[in-house]
Amino acid sequence: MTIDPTGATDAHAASSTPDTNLGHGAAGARVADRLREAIIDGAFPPGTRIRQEDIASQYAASRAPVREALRILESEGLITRVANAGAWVSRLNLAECEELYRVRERLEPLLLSMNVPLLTDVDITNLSDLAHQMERAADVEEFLALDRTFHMTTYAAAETTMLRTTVVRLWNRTHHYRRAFTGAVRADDEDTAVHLDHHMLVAAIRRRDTDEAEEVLHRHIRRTRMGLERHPEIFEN
Amino acid sequence: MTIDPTGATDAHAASSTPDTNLGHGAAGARVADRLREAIIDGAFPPGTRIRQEDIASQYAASRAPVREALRILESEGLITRVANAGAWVSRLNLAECEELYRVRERLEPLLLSMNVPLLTDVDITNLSDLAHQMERAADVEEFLALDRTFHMTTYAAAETTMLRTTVVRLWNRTHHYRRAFTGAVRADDEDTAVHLDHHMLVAAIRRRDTDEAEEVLHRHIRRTRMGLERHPEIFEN
DNA sequence: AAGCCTCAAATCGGATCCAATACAAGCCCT
DNA sequence: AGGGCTTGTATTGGATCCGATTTGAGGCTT
Repeated sequence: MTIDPTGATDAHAASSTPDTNLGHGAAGARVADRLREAIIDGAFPPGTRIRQEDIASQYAASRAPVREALRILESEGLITRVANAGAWVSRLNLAECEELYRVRERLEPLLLSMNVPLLTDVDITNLSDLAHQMERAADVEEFLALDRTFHMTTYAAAETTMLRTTVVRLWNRTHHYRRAFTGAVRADDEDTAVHLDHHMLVAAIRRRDTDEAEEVLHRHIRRTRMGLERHPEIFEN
Repeated sequence: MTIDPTGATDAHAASSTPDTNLGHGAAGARVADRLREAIIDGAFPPGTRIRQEDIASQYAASRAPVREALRILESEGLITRVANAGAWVSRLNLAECEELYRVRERLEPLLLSMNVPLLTDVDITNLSDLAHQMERAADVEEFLALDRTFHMTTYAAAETTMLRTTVVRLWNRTHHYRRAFTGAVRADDEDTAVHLDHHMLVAAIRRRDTDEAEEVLHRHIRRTRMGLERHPEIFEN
């Protein structure tokens, strides 16, 4: 994995390449990477106020790179800034989250279709393993991590300038709500469909059936979107 | 028009709302707006080096807001920065441009579908007028402006958090190449299809036939993409 | 008692200053 | 004579300082 210089990727979520952000001229990106990871991991839930001075001292930097980091994360949609007032971790309402999911429904099948011909047999074996591990995942956090790795593996083969970056950012923006949703739904049987989808997806990829893979993924995402609509309480407060 | 606070829109192309960027705490956005417009208008073609000091003195600002502007435009994909080296107006090769067009093929029909039910009869009359004006457009620049207004009118009715912004940015990134392409093709008869598409689109919208509108738009964009593939010389140098 | 206004502290944005890096020209060496 | 290294200059990145704006608290008025 480790993909792209425009601000978001890695198996986990973040970083503009794992250790390019070390020398001079990268403090902003470094801070952005750490902050992004903290937000996605849930350390700063939506609505949290982000004060420049706090972040600066916490990450041993001056306010200048922190401000750069905030602008980076703003452009990724993870935080919301208002002039002379401050920055907050972005909060989504149900309609906004639905919009992001509708975009994902269109973009991810495209990205997948560009990858199906390029995935190796090793990749496919890994995907199959991941699909099985997910069924046995102990808790929500483990499931989310496996799910992310599964789909990102599915997207990692093709060279893209911006499509993969865009998709990763969509995942990042919705991660908090996916966590809440998964927690609310895990017991239900709507979650068995998720695993069926994953296995169907692996099978379609193995057969190099791009069209079916696209359709399965589209339905997969759409089902989650419709699940969200049945759990509006996630977006309350 | 005038739509959105996240970095790109307006009938023309730019601006985070027409004059919000005046007071304190908006110098960066103001510079970004002007620079974005200059790039789109062709004043700075792809590959042009952008020096912070130049922009600062040219726009009567200090280097700090210029750097913010550069980061904004980088996040929009309009310029490319490399640490300790500088910033250049982004250049696309054929493959990258194709990728952006494939993304547009998927996203714009979605955005359109959200707008078809909301467009007013006045909007539709305007669209019809624009479609006719385009057929009589005197030069490439006028055609491009009308085309942009036409499609943006088509997208302006629905409230979206990020989809419209995304689409506008895709337009901005490809504008230079659309200009070159239109110039190269205007005489050909592949350009009559463009006008037929526009009229079919207006008719479908008038009938509130969302599905047909989506299909027409999809083919419209795909045809341009395939046209680009026949003119690789646009991307040489 | 509730709402509005005033005032002050906290925080953000912008300008300037200094350090670090990259690019280029010139020199030396082979 | 050509290529690689070194040094110098231009440009960017980061830190600090200062001015502008917001917001919260307290008191006053109605």
